Amino acid sequence: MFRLYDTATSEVRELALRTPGKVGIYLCGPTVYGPPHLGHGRATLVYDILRRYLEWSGLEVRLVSNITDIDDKIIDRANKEGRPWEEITHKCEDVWFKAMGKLNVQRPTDVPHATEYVESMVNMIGELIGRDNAYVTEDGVYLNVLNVPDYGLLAHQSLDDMLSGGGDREVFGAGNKKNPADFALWKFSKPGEPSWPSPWGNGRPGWHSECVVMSLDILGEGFDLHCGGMDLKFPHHENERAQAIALGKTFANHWMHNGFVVDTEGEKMSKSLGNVANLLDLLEHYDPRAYRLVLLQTHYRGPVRIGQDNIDASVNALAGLDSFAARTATVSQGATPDSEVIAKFREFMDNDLDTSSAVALLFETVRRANAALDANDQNAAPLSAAVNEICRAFGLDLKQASEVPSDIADKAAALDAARGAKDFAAADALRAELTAAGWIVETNKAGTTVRR
RNA sequence: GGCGACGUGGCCGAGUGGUUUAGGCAAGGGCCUGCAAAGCCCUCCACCUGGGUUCGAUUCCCAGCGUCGCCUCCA
Repeated sequence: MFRLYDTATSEVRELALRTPGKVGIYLCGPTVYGPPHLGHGRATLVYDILRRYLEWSGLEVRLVSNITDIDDKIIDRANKEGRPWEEITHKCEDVWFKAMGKLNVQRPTDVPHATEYVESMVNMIGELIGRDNAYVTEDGVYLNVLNVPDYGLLAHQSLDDMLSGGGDREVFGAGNKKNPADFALWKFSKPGEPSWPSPWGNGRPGWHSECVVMSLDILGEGFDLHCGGMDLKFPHHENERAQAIALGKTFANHWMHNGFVVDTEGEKMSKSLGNVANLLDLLEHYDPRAYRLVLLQTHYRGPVRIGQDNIDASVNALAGLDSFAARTATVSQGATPDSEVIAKFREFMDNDLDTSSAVALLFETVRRANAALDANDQNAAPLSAAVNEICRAFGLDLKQASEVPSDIADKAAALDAARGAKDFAAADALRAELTAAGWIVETNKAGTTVRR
């Protein structure tokens, strides 16, 4: 039974499925106006790990993750750079999926774009007005939050408490709203801005409207799980839910939120602050698997600092895993994974995605398999098969034995020959040559193997 | 001001009311090796402070200190 922390109820509880064997997940995707940062990387990795695990468990996963291609920030950038906004969104989306590919994040099953759903949003807003839960003002259409009885469910705060604090920020359209907490469903456009027709005037949808419409359209009412970063909890997710409730519909059954990537001072890294660390830089300079491994070693709800030190530590740990994979490639082939290990793995993962314990189990199993291999013990096969199985569920691709060009293979053979003839000077020279050419040289009783 | 999270060994980072332990990285010693590498074994280093509950607390409760997040831009 898969149990997961639910932000709405503040407890770890079973992820109840609307349809047995199938999971419908909605993940708030990126606003495409700039390069992805480390936080985006974390969110997508966390949910990729979730998705892969659920699929590994035998569930059919439908993961919907949108692209927000209508937004003030996109318009601002287009104006500033004198470019068509579509050019920016297309370019950014392309960069996004390339980066996700490098991270080995599987493409969501559905990738709806806000621009494809404007008409549906207009229809929904019309319905909200018809139900008297939304109203038109000089600058747009707003949802009347007071009509949503349990508003604040995700924020875990009453409307009064929410409004009492914060304070010093500018509230969009404050002057026109019935209640300061009301939020924009539709914003009338200024000349030159992208706009779509609506019965109330040309304009564009508010950010919170696209996700309700797309999630309900694709996944339907009462879908299983809604995910996103901690910062989306309020107002974004709260407001998505508010619209669904105001429509008289049931929304997500379970809410999952991941923690932030923080800087050395423990402060959140994001676009809002100036301290963005670019995901593309990380991907360029390090093995992308290292980021996944760092995240696997921490709990998804806690903060994580991404620095040279822990990325390096993971790079080194991966070297050990790759070495193991190369060593056991033939041993594990066709073997049934050790059932005890797999059962434990499942137990950890089912407990609110306790990946750090699962990773500890992975390394322990690697050690046991290596020891078994050294001792010529038959357990080596099922243990190494279990390691492969866990890595597969994690989306952690280990480097299998690499293709070795014939001249390199010849040198490795010559190295063994030299060792056999006790010509150690020649052997050392050959090893130095191979190492200089970027090969990892490993010699044991069976002989010398090389890999990259 | 409201709501919430966190404070663990050289670093990263789990977890637990009590005999022996997460795990990774780093460091030291050993086995293996012609020497290495890889691997294996061993060692080192710990739970913010002050109270309380308890036979016993790093773990539960209270207070304090510190750090961080959200309170309508944000993964």
